[in-house]
Amino acid sequence: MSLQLYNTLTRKNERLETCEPNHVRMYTCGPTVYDYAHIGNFRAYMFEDLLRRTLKFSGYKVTHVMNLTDVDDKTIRASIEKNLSLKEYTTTYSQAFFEDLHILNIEKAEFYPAATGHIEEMIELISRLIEKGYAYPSDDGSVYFHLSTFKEYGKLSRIDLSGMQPGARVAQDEYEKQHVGDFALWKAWHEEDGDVGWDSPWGKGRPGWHIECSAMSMKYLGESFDIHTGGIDNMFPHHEDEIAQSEAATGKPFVRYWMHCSHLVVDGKKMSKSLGNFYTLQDLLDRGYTSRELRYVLMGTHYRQTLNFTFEGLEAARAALQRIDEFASRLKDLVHGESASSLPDWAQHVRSEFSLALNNDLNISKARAVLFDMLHAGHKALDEGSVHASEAAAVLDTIGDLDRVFGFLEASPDEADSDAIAILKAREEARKNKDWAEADRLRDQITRLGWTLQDTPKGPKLKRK
RNA sequence: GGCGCGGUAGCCAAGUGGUAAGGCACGGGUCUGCAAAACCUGUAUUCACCGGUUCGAAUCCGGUCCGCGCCUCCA
Repeated sequence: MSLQLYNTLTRKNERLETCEPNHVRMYTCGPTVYDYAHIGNFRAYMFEDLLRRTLKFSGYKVTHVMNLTDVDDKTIRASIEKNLSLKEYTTTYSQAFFEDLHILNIEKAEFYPAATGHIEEMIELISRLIEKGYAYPSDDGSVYFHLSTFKEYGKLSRIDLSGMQPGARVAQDEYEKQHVGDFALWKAWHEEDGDVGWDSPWGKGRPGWHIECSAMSMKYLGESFDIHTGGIDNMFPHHEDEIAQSEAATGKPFVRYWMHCSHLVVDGKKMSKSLGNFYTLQDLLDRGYTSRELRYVLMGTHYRQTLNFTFEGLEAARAALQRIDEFASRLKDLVHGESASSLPDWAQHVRSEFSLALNNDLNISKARAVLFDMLHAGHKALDEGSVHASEAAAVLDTIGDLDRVFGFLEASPDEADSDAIAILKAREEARKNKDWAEADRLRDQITRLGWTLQDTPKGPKLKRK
């Protein structure tokens, strides 16, 4: 079965058919680098990682572009407050962003264009829109997109424009546009912008938000490409505006498949600083959780389903991952350098079932169930002693295969702990003498050092708690 | 008000017409010096509620209640 993805544009699952055979070109709305990213942001980036990895797993070549918005109201305001140049200010957060992606084992995109590096392309695109009559400059030197000229506006979000009334927010708009729905392509320089501004045919100013995605996606992916993703909140107006600008300028369909992921909530509520349920990756690391555990949690729910983040869920992730590690560790103990042969019966269909689950609009829950079913059958076979070394090697290969998509199966090796090992030796001595009280006392000590001790037929084993 | 999503065991979560996956937690058992891990086993006669269609519905239709998101720059 081929890969089926839910397309927001049609509100249906559709079979993926790329512009170029076996090559997916995709664009993802990235962060505005004005602050550290929070786990809600990472939910979206994790979804995109899942998509990217699934595409590659299915054999596609992927060209993936994620933009960095490094100029907007927030970055300008904050940089001025901190007395830093815009560049200095945003660099801190873009670097932090990349570090977080790395820590979360999110694969790198092929391109990370920054808005400030593509002002020329945006000006060029805006000029094209003005020439074609889709945009107009206002008296103050801003440029707006003329909404009423783009008849298909609203086709993505299915919004009814007639219901859009000039409300309080619109009235506060400081810019001069002809119609309330018109959106800014170029914003004229204002005093609050400090030294941030670029020369343009319409005077000094800066690009609007939407235009950067159109300009940069076209530069790296062409005027029509396959997949565009983002958080569901970006659907309107951002993606709607992108479609309008791009299709008006080129006269071609912009994107084939639009994919949107739902939000993450914490304990059932929208994450907000005032509720005290706002977390960055670092916050969780500081509390002793691992990025791997967070990755597991963020991949716990279908991407179009609201994800309820809880610390209980993080604990459950830890336990589940331990079970996975236990299995891999048992297999590794068996292999002894033996090379992989055919898979045992119980692992025979894992890969195809896994693939089938993913093909159904990235059904990660089902994919995980496939993994755990294998774990269960495999543990049982290991208990019975019916697994050969070469089979164990083959199963490990399969796990490695699945991990190309999951990205959380591989455990970081437990580093040797000389204190724990010393106590372990003493305990073995006590056990030999059947001094159980002493042995138990020493085991408690090891436990306090953060290790779990398992006595196996082949001797004691230490595992990180 | 408009548009959209959802309500499945203590928690998380698949299943969208054929008789309730999976994970965590919990109870009993096997193994063990005791544990741990693993295995076996038990936990939803039922899928928010009320009607309807159907041989058959968690799944389709209508209604009700509840939760959430978006509605001009928040992933």
